[in-house]
Order: sequence, then C-alpha cells, then structure tokens
Amino acid sequence: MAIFSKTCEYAIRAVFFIAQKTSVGTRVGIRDIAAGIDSPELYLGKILQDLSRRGLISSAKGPNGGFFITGEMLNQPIIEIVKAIDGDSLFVGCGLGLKQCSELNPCPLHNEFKEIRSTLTSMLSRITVGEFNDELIGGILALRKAEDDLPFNNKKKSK
Amino acid sequence: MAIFSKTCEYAIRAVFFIAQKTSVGTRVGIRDIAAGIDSPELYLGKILQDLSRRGLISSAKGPNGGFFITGEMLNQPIIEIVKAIDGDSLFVGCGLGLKQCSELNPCPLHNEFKEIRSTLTSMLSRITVGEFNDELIGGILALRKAEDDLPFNNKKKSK
DNA sequence: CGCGAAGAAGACAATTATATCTTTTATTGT
DNA sequence: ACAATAAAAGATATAATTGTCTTCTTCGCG
Repeated sequence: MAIFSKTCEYAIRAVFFIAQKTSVGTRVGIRDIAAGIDSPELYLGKILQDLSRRGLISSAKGPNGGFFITGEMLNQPIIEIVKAIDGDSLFVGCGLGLKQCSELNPCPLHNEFKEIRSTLTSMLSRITVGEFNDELIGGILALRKAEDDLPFNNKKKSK
Repeated sequence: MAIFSKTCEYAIRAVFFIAQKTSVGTRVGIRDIAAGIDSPELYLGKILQDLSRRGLISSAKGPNGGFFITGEMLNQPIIEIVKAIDGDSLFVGCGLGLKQCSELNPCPLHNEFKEIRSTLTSMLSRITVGEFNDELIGGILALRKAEDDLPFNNKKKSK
C-alpha cells in the first residue's frame, strides 16, 4: 500500500505534466501525456475524463485539441486531485478503520494520526498544480524516467 | 484509500487486543478477538495465522488454547505489523509511484514526502504492541464500539 | 483412549481497483 | 460538406483485495 492509489498517482503526474505543457502554450493529447508520465494510455484516458468532468482540467476535442489547464486552475492545490480520485478517507478517517473513533472514544493511534494527517493535509493544500512548471521544463524534476530514456517518437508530435 | 489496508487495520487492532488480554493473563480465541475488535471472524483467522507464522503473535491449539503475546513481543513496535501485512511501500516508495524517483532524479513531491514518511516511520517505530494495555483495560481507548455496545455474549468466555 | 475445543490450511466467492477495447461525438482545417 | 483528429463514453477484461466456507490437525482433559 502506497499513500495514494495508482489511479491517483497517474492523475497527479498527469496534471503536473499538463500544467507544464500549458505553461509553454500547447495543448497535449492523451498519447503524449501517457508517454510523458509513463502510464497506460487508455487507462489514463478514463482518469483524465474524470478530472475534466470535475473541472480540474480542461479539454478540447478535434485537431489541435487536447488537455490544458487554465490560469486559475494552476493555483489549485493538489489535494483537490487526491480528494477527487481517492476521496477524503486519507484526511478524515480513523487510522485503524474504526468508524466510531473520536476524541471521546479514541483508538490507540488517534492522537498520533492527527499529526500525520495534518502534515499531509497542509502539504497537499500548499502545493499547487502549476508550482513545478519551471523545474519540470528545466528537467530538474521528473514525472517519468530521465529525459534521455524517452522513446524516439516523443518529438514527432511537436507541431 | 486509507493509510493502511483493511487487513492491516484488523491486524493492528487484533494485536493490541491480544496484548491486552495477555497482560491480564488469558489467551483469547478468534471468536472473542473478532467480537472485541469488530472484524469478520473467519477473515481474522487468516490474518492471525499469518501474524503467527511471522512470529508476531503466538498461538496454542486445543482446549484453553488461543492467541497470546509473550513478553518480548510486547515491546515490538507496530511498524513490524504494518511491514508484515502491507509491506514497506509506505516507507520507501515514491509518493507518485515513480520507480526511478531519487535524490538525483526527484519527482515534484520528493522532498515533501520525505517528511511525511519520516513522521510516519518514527511514530510506528515508537509505539509498541503492549503500550496501550492499561488504557484499553481501563476503557479509555477503544478497538471497537464503546463497551456497553458489546453483544451480551462477550462475557461467557471468562474462564 | 477418545471427545471436544481450538487453530491451520486451502479452496472458493465477492468486491474493488486497474486496465483495455470499441464506438460515438465534437472540432478543426480544407 | 468532408476528412482527419482527438476526446467522451460505455462495455468488458484482468488482477488484487477482501471475505467466507469447509476440512484437517493438534492439543488438553476426563
């Protein structure tokens, strides 16, 4: 068990990827995103649909279409993505899965988990979707393998 | 997605429960544990088997048998349970699921996750299996619903 | 010894998460 | 209008997780 579900990992990486592409002025298609973040293309399609329906990203059909992220969405914290995909159980539930766990009837790890949760929540609330654009463009941060590991076909799409 | 898998939640609660019973000198059967922590009885059986095979709890068959926890096991940190059940992906993997994420090739959340992980790790390493015995006995902490919600048959086992 | 109480073990069923495929719809450029 | 492109949507497949059932083995006690 990682912190996020696989779906959520793909979603976060995809959103960072799209944000970065948007910041240099281009829309990106599913194929390019999948290549850019190392994810199964068709599955990613479903995830992007979902994010788009929830208003976390935008999309356009047709030639020159693709996914993009508008200005204000760049300032969304990534906790929104996590909540949209994985729900809020990471932030609200009892660490031991007790429905009735509360201040009055706490489980043994209740107080410890409050700390973990608040650390997580504040981190994910602080980081925004557009925050890493420059580092991603500069190659300082990665959403997949290193750049020179990219398959040769990753440039045929630059229009 | 909660932090731990459901299986792991049951496991931790069960171990706390057994530890507490052991500390007052009795072995406990699967049925009583399941009732004590609100878990499916038969599924719990599998989990306890697994923990027992890994040496995190002990068991005895036959009449007056049941599960118990020996002295030194009481000092085990609960991170051992988590690792046994959920593996160590919570503690070592990249938060965005990138296999090649590292200091040299970090994902955008790499440094933030180091903090989360170390908080989690130290907390789970610090808390021991026997740590809450007194509070559990005293009813200050809970592993299920409040005591007075217990089904009437929970005392028929006191031997 | 032999019965009953318990855990051990393996097969199986249901659910959820993950992934793929196919068809449809919308948009753009010509 | 037409052809090409790209996302949307729905149906289906696979795998992992979670949960149940049945049978077997072991042990303690009379």
